[in-house]
Amino acid sequence: MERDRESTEKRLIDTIGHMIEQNGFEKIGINAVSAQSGVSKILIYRYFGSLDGLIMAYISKHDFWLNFEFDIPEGGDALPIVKDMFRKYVAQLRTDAVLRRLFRWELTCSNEIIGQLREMRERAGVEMIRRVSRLAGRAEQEGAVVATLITAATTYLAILSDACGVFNGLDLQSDSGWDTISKGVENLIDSVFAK
Amino acid sequence: MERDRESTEKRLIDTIGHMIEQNGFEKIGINAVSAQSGVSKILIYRYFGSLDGLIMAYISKHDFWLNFEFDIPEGGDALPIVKDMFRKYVAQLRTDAVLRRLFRWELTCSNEIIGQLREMRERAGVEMIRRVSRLAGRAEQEGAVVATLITAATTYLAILSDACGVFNGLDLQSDSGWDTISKGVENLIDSVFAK
DNA sequence: TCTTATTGTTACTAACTGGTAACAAAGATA
DNA sequence: TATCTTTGTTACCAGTTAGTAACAATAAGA
Repeated sequence: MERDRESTEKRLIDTIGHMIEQNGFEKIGINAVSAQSGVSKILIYRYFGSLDGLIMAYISKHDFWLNFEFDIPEGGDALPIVKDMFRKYVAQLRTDAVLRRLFRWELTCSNEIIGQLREMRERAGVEMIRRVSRLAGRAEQEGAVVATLITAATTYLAILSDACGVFNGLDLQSDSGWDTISKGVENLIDSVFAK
Repeated sequence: MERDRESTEKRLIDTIGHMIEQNGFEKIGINAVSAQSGVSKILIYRYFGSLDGLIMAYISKHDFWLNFEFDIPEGGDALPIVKDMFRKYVAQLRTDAVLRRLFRWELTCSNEIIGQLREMRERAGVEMIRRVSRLAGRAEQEGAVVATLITAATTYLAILSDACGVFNGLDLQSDSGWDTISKGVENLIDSVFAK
């Protein structure tokens, strides 16, 4: 008995972070969190209201969307900026296992937490597409479709990489495989811009 | 008591089909299947060995991969063939809820069933890429990357459409939204082929 | 010092999980 | 008729789930 609420809360948040990283959000139970952290589960209810509250607290600390707030310049060449954006997106996906778990969770479940995150991401995404499309001198919808296809493809492959090593002969778990994918994305962007 | 094994098995397979269509593979329990079908759960063990056996039996009857066995001609214009392929793929994804559930399941779970299906799909995918790349006179790896990106993107968006209505401003639940996506895919193919 | 709020432990509930044993009813075979 | 196999029902098991009640220990404030 330490009688230190702050460190107890931290212990819970750290524990659920590890659990999410390893097995994802889908199968987390409050008993398992309690057992693994060594904290009585009733304290989860007291301090966070519910398991969802604890998850929300963890997500709030683990800020996923900072890297998305690019500062798109008003003028200049759009091509390298767009390429750079997706290269960074892929890097973040490959690095951050929790981000992959979060996108996976979004596919199988609907709740308060996911709804909020979706709203944030949607706003940021639409705004970014608006700016980049203007910079590139293209119609907004054209930009939206291309951005959506590339984002969806890389997100899917990143999620899949945790469960499956190879897809259409591409190695999803090696740097060289992802290099091939990233170069494919850049070629795609080149082709679209050249048109 | 009907004493008719065949119809009992059919009832179980039908029931699990409905359950998969509605809620996916992830949360199916043998008790729920038993209750919803009105068949004692012990009969599931007797007739199918396990819940996985029942799922496998259902999947075997619901043949997903027939449409994938395109007969790619040896000569001719590759462009309309490729476009047609992806248009059909999108149509199947949008039509078949169980197929979407299956792809979703593949992202969150690894087991015998998924392993087998993956192997089949991988073989078919690589073979198709080989043929189409030859037809188009392109390097196999270039074709593999483009095909992978388009397949991954459309699959992801189709899965997402069951949980989320809008993505980057695109309506994932309406025909017009998917028309936009499909036309984006065709533009992408045009751009790549034009290069 | 007495009271009160906070932090934490233990033990419990009711509902549900996958899995099985024991039994009954029907049909086939000898 | 007597026996054996198949089909099906009922009731149970041990383990796990989310959630709570009751209580102990510590600290802060009056």
